[in-house]
Amino acid sequence: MTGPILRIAVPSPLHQIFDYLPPPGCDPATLPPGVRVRVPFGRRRVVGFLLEVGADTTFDSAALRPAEAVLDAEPALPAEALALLNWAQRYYHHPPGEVFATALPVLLRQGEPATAPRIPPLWQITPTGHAALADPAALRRAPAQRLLLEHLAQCPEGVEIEALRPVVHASTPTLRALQNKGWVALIAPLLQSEPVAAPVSPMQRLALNVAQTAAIAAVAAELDRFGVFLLEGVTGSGKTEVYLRLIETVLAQGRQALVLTPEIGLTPQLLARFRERLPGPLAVLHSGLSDRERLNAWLLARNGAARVIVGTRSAIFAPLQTPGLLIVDEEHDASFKQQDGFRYHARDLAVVRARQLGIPIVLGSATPALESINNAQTGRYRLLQLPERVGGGSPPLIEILDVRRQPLTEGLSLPLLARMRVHLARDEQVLLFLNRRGFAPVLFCHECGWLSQCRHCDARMTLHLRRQRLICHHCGDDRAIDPACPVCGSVDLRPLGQGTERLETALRREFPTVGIARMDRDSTRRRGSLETLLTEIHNGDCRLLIGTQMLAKGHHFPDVTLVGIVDADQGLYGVDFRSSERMAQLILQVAGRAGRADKPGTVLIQTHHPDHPLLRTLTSQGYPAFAEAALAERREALLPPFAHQALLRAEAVDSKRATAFLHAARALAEPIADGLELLGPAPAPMERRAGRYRAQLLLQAARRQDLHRFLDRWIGQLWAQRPDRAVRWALDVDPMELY
DNA sequence: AGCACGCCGACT
DNA sequence: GTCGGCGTGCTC
Repeated sequence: MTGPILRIAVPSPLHQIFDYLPPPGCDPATLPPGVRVRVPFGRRRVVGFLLEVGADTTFDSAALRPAEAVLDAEPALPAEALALLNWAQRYYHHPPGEVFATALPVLLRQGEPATAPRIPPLWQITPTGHAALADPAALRRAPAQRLLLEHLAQCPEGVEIEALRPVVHASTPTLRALQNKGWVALIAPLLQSEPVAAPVSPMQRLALNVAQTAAIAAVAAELDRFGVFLLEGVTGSGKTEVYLRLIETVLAQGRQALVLTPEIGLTPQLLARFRERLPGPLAVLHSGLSDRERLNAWLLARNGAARVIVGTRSAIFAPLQTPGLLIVDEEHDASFKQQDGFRYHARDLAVVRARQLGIPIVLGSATPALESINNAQTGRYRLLQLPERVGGGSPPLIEILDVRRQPLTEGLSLPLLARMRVHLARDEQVLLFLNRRGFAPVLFCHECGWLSQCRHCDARMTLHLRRQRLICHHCGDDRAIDPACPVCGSVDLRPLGQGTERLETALRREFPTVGIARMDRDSTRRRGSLETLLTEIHNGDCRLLIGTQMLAKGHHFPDVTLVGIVDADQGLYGVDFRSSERMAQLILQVAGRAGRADKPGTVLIQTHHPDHPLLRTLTSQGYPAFAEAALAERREALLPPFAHQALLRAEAVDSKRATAFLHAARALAEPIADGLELLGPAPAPMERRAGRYRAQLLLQAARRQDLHRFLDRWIGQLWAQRPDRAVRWALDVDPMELY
């Protein structure tokens, strides 16, 4: 028996889609793919996603159940976004139900109707407000109100409240006060479905240098076809201005632009700049939103009210009405790769989406991923370079500090301390980078050698002195600091190694009169504390900055003239073949925080491996030379991007069961693994984590096509084998971390 | 993943 | 006697 059959992606971890009969009284011919459908699933009712209406089923047709209701009149996702998801599902071999669920905001996943989004109203200065501004006596005792009113006077079109927050800290009560005087008023926003010109005064648009002009021209000449542009520009070379000009061009055509940024890159400063320069509501998608806010921003993107969409990783799936341009800022950033569940890479998917749409995509970075550099060299990407810093200024000078056999005070060598004193004495700022939070990475017993081992992981618990806890950074387990050694009872327990907290304590002793700011996940946990810290840094209250990679991204500190990389060694010989690439990118990113035109910066790198060839190349010849050398090593070793990888990970409480699963998977693979290399099963670099044993099987192929042809067959077979339920397994295509 | 069924241990 | 432990099976 045949008839119209609905193929539904049901939210479940199953590697299959499910067939349903159309709901009673529904004409399936009118059903477009992409509508949400409520269906019975086992004993539950769930919200599924219609992928297609088929003519028949391979399932027992008598057992088919009818869907209950269709939840959307129009597809929840446009055809173009559906095409991307279909591609991503096949490429990453992830269960379809989960793939399609991740593309929808939580509220839509729960079956909520997709109503028209609320467009944020605009605040505008009134004629009486203008009059008040002309009177110097008015608002003399209310500087915040005056500031706000002056700002609004510059924006005749009106301003969203979100855009006023950076102007005046407590903008809501200030606006309220001005509104009560009748000097400002709320207006309904115009719906901008027509092409829009940027309402900016020429003053706000920075003058372009030759390289910026050329980069903009190159992309603008190809707005109607697919092309990948790798925009390589050192920090301060004006990448953001290039983005803004290109976005303006696209908006003038009545099209939308989607901008992806790393998690930490999505700062209030960046958003303020976008709001100031670009017309209409901005749709912002990041993890800090409530479900309701996220849905609203998503719907603004879908119906086209928002012309510009800025978001982190998952925004790559945002629905667009008239897409014209994709931008991925800091394209090398690891946060674009999802590290659990559906392990997609947003930058790679952005390239696919641009290709499907036939529009250009700009990948921007000061330190592009080796993959991207290789793509530029082979001609798949077009390289656009911004070699100069805007407003001149020389790049920071990078020096290697050999700390072998040197006395170290709390991890700092004497030459570094001496240089810090020089810069601090000149009233300049100094930044110390240490990618390890907490006081010390381990507590140990001087008597018997006991280490603060985590009960659930193959890792040591980090000492957090301020919070008086031992915390495992891998599973989050947390316990009181042992007063004495649990093995021998000695009270001579000592912290071993350096963390940012310890560095801060030591520096307060060393520089008692200097204000010190520490920026890491611990010191910025409280809402608003990051802003407070940034203010203290920018107004000069704090001149010594300590931080983890959080400090390397998004913020610029123009008065910093000295940067110290406290410990470069962890990155040089890391377990992962990508660790030197990441270290180089991090060093340059931190270096980029320092200096400006009139005050060039210096970067000092402390290391026990001053002759490390890649480190030498990086410091003496810069990133492009480093990348060249690193790529040569990769080519030699047949590692990505000269090979393509997939990693099958398995974990179980019982290590034997995880390994047994991988052995079975390997046995299945061997007869069909043409053109592939199988490595493993091997224990994960950190074998035990959160109480579970982890092992992995690495698959590698010289040709991507061979890998994917294999995966298509293998994952199906693996799934059909009904593997041990005690084993949690997942495939990671193009893994970024081999553990 | 949920959710139910099912078969064995310590409690109102 | 039953409440509930988690093994196993199923979801169109």
